[in-house]
Order: sequence, then structure tokens, then C-alpha cells
Amino acid sequence: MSRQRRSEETRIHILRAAAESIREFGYDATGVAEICHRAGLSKGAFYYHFPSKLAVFLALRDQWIASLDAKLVEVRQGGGTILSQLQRMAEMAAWVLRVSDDQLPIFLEFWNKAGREPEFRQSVLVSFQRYKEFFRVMIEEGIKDGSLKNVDPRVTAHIVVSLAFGFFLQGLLDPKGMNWSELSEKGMQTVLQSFAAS
Amino acid sequence: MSRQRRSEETRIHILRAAAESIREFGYDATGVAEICHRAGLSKGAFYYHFPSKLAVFLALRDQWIASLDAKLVEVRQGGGTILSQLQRMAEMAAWVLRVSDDQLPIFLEFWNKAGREPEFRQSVLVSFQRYKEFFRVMIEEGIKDGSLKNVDPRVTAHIVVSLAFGFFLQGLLDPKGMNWSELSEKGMQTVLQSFAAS
DNA sequence: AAAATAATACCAACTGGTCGGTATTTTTAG
DNA sequence: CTAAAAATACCGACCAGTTGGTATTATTTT
Repeated sequence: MSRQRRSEETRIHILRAAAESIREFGYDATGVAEICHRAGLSKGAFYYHFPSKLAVFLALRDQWIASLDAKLVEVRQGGGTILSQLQRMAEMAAWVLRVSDDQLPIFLEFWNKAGREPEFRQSVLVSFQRYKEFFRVMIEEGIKDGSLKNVDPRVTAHIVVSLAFGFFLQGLLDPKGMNWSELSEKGMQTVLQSFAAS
Repeated sequence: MSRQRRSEETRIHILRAAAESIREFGYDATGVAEICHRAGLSKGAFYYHFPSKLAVFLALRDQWIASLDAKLVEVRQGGGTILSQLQRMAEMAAWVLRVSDDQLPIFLEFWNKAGREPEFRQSVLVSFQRYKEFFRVMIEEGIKDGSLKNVDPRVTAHIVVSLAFGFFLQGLLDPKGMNWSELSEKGMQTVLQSFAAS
């Protein structure tokens, strides 16, 4: 295997191992040694690829943000009325959670850190802002194309984003429990419906 | 000062010091030594009053849940139509956050821990469930008293609770930022309005 | 051989928690 | 009433274990 390629894979191994470990034990309780063990590597390898434990954490964060962004854009490109796009997102969110609830605990860890470390907070905040902006624009379009009522775009975007994260939070706490995923989807649909042009 | 009284005060000092420290640095990063320093006590005193660091954390959690419950009951006893009670709660939530945003980071820490430690999770989950139950009953009453439309009480309760926690989350990340508190209140009012009988 | 990649051994710092002991208040006994 | 005894509240040095990170050495790839 080529040098580059191998190195790249090692990096991925480390990231995956770290993600698993953080999900299971949390960031603080996850030792570098543990990550290395899971990745089948030594500490030397670890510190060859990353300057610090925090750097891995940050890399995971960036990865997550990027993947979420990709999902959103994907739905938008699917076309249809704005309302139907929003509804598709509602379904998708539930699906994402059902399938990859593994990753959720890590977000909490992100938010947690973000609440305390300014530069960390900044980046999380920016992405939050981006989501709201994203939806605001969508909603404005929706009003224009006639599929949405004449609601306040900013308030409405805030509702949608907040509701989504509220659902996340509960799904996180009760991953296998009940029909929360169904409840969330119905809930989102209900709210969206109230924004639909009559 | 009497022995009992003094002991009690020491306990409170420890709790307060721990809350401050956890808010500032997080649970894991807060050392027992730090708590003791803030409380003006020694480690010996600490371990005299609490069996472990975790015990303090749990005590804080119970304290918080109790205070939240009290607030909710208070509003219910204020009377009026269900819709107006809900609206008062919306105002109250924003107010609570504005005033005591100090405490918010601790909740994240709770949720974070809850996502990983089963018994911790259980207790948080139970209180979550209680809130939903609380609102479900309210909404059923609201339908009966004619101030609410004939919505699905379970779904609607889920929406209200999720939305509230979604707002919390954002307020947490951006405490001083913007008019999020105003946005949240407007958002909640908007959603509630869509449940109001026409 | 040279550069890139990985392994090993190690350290200084720090952690939660323990423990023998002390000061102060309350109870008991004479 | 008072002095001894006991219970309570507190102290701070200390321990065993763990951590992130480093310095050095070995192996692999080009």
C-alpha cells in the first residue's frame, strides 16, 4: 500500500476509534491510550497524526458539521415546493436519528464543551446560525411560492431549528425507548402544517 | 452557632461552590480540591458531608428538578384558561433563562452524563416524562374547556416540551447573544397560537 | 540511504479519595 | 455545677492510579 494511502487510513482509524470511545465514555473519560488500543496503534502513531487529543475532537466536530450540511443541501436539490422539502427534512431527521443514534452522544459532548470554551462555542454557534439562516431563506421562498402562510421567517426558522434540536435531545436520552421517533416526526409535521398556506 | 445549623450551612456552601465550579469548568474538570477551596473548607469536611464527588452532582440535580417543578405548579395554580396558562409558562420560561442563565450549563452536563450512565439517565428521563405528562394533562383539559383545538394531546405535549428544551439549548450556547430570548418567546407563542381554538 | 511512519518507555502533573489526628460542642456522670 | 467522655465537624498531608504528552528508537516505504 502506498505511503500516503496508509497514513490516511491510520488517520481514519484514529478518528473512528476516538468517536467510538467518546460515545461510550465521553471526551474526558476517554484516554489517548484507549483510542490507540481501539485503533490498533501506538501512542507514537497517534501523536504523529494529531498534535493533541483535542485536535481529534475538533476534527470529529468538523466532520459532523460537514455531513449535516451535505444532508441539508441534498434535500434542497431534490426540488418540489418548499413545504414538501421541509416535510422531507422532517422525515429525514427522524431517519438519521434512528439509524445513527450512535453519534448523538458526541454532539452533547460538543455542546457541552461549547458552553464553556469560547472558540469552541463560536464554531458551534456559527453552524447553528447557518442552519437558521438556511431555513429562513427557505421559508422566505416558501412564502413567495405560495406553499407557506405569511409567517415571520426569522421566528419560524427559529422554531424549526429549536424543535429539531429538542427532538434530538430526547432521542438521545431515550434511544431505544418508545415511539419517540414517530412522535417527533408527527410533531414536526404538525408544526409545519400550521405554517402551510390554507 | 449550633452544631446542626453549622453543619447544614457547610453543606450548602459545598453545594453552591460545586455549582459555581461546575458551571465554570464542567463536572470532570472540577476537582474536589477546587470545590473545597471555593467553599473555604478542607477536603476532610467535604468527604464528611458527601460520600463522593458524584453525590454532590446528584444533589444539585435533585435541587434543580425540584425548583422547576415548583415553578410549573405555581403557574397552574394561577388559574385561567389552559391556553392562558400555557402562555404564561412561555413567558416564564424566557424569564427563567434570562435571569438564571448561570445554571444552564449544568443541565447540559446533566444531559451529557445522562446519555452515558444508566441510572443517571433514568432519573433525567423520568423527569422528562413527567413534564410531557404534565402538559398532556393540561392540553386535554384545554381541549375540554374549549380554549384549545382538538389536537392530539401526546403529540402536542411532545412538541411543547421539545421546543422548550430546544430553546434552552440555544440560549445556553448564546447567552448574551442577540434577541434569542425574544425570538423564543415569540416562537412559543406562535406555536401555541396554532393550537388555540379559532 | 533518506524520509515517513510507528512502537516503546517514560515522566511530570494531577485526581479522587483515605486516614490519623484535632477542635468544638453536646451528653453523661459524679 | 463540673469534669470527664463521647459525638460531631473539620483538617491537611498523603496515596495509588491515571493522564496527556515527549523523547528515543525501530521499521517500513520510496
